[in-house]
Amino acid sequence: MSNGTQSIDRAAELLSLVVHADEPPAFSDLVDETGLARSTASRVLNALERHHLLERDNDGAFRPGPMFAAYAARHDPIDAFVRTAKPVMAWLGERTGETVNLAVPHGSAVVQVAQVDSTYLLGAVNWVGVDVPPHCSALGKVMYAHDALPLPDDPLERPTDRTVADVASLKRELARVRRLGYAETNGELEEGLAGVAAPVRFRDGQVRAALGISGPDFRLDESAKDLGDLLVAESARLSHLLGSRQPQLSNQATHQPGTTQATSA
Amino acid sequence: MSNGTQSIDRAAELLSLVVHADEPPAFSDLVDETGLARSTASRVLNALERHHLLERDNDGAFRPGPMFAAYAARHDPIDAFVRTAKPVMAWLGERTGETVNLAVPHGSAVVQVAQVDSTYLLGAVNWVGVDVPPHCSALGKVMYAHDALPLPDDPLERPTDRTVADVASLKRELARVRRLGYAETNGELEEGLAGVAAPVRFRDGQVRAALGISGPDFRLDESAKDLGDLLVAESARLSHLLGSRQPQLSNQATHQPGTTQATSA
DNA sequence: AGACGGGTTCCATACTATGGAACACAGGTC
DNA sequence: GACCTGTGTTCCATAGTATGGAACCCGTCT
Repeated sequence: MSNGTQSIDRAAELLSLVVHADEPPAFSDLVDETGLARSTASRVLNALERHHLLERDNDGAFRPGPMFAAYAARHDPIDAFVRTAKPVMAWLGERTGETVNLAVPHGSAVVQVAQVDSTYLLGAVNWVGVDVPPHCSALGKVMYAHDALPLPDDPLERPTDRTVADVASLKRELARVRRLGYAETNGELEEGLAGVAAPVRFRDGQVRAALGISGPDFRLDESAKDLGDLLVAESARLSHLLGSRQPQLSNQATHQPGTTQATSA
Repeated sequence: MSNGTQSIDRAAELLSLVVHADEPPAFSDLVDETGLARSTASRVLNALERHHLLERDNDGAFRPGPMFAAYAARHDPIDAFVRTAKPVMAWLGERTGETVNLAVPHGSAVVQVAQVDSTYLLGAVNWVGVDVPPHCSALGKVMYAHDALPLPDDPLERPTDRTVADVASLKRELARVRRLGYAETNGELEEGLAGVAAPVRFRDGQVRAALGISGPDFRLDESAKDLGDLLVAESARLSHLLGSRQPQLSNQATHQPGTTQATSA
């Protein structure tokens, strides 16, 4: 697989461990996890520190270095978020065949920031950038339910006659969303269009995004519960990738390998 | 200096070139800049790609990989910004001996996000988090002057009798700020307190932060022009670190080495 | 003092990275 | 079509670099 790059492989493995760690790992942690000789680890880590790829905090633990900060400072955080979310979305797309959406709150609106298209011919079209009333979309309901978006005022827009009619009813539904862990819409934005969405938590534990799928109600309805649970699990996984310590949902039956970009082979 | 880490040094040099580049460099660019053998560069770059430290875009050019995105997605962008700015601020602190401030706009207010303390006993105290009226501070004036902050309405707060009295006068001063490149305050916030500040541009070219120094007027007044020019130069350097392409101010007489964390030794 | 954990430095050795050359591939040019 | 030229990857014998065991250093606990 790799040829003539042993030392770089080792260095990259160490880097990866540090970058993806929840707590800055100590020298010994890294030695244990990699199985490297202490001398080798020391040499490599010092080289990485010399090159600003790592730095040691006051306790001597290793943290990502100035080079990562420099990257973060000159790149759009939304872009980084999307790139982190893409593998999860891609897998959801493969698994369900439906359109997958990722959205963040912006002011009092919801904006789609990424999408993976349906593999069906009949599927939700590309929504990125399109403005929809949050109370008509599963993504928006998730945001409302977790205080990622301020609740709207009462004359609610009603694009269809299934749209939730007033803030009082909306609040009742939001309670259900919190209880189930996911939100649904069914023909509330457009005749025949259904959606399911779950919250994404950032490092601080706050819900700052929602991950959802959408498609025709006849396909989504029958498996709404399964899709909801699937989304909850995958959102939790994404949250974890973003550093949230929310208890990772336990064991998902079919958990795919190779999607998390962690400790390399 | 380095022992037994030749290949890691080379890998890190390549990484650094890619991360700090303005445009994603092509394979040949990297070969030329590093002077490595093409075979070696190829091997190393492929290893870095395999480990998600780099990725190749559609043109085959190299960009920072998912590992950088993962870091950026799980860290506060402000924090990354501050960490990038710290070396510049530290040098300004050493050079001038005065308190150095870094601020960003937040709503219609200015918040200090980092500070390096004066080496004098009499100096500005720590302002991080403290709210001051923008029109009384050099940092705020810089923001107003470059549309980083919406102009205030007319009954302006007047903490001292030297405070600029109304929006009309403020506008006149802002024109001067744009012309000079830096802003000053002199006893406008507090008797005897003076400050100088210059704009920091982000990758998109917008002013989104200000870098300033503050201290007693008797020390700052006499060298205001020099300090202003110094700040303009250093702010430009910081802007450049953040990826702004604004023409870097040409040759600053005493330019220190070792502060930019670029292409390692 | 003595023992221990955590980390760095040393050094002979073995194995890994190296780079020149050959190769592969994609455009250009005639 | 034949022939370059530019880009990048693969091969392989060799040199030289990374390796890891052991010695060492240092702070802390007993």
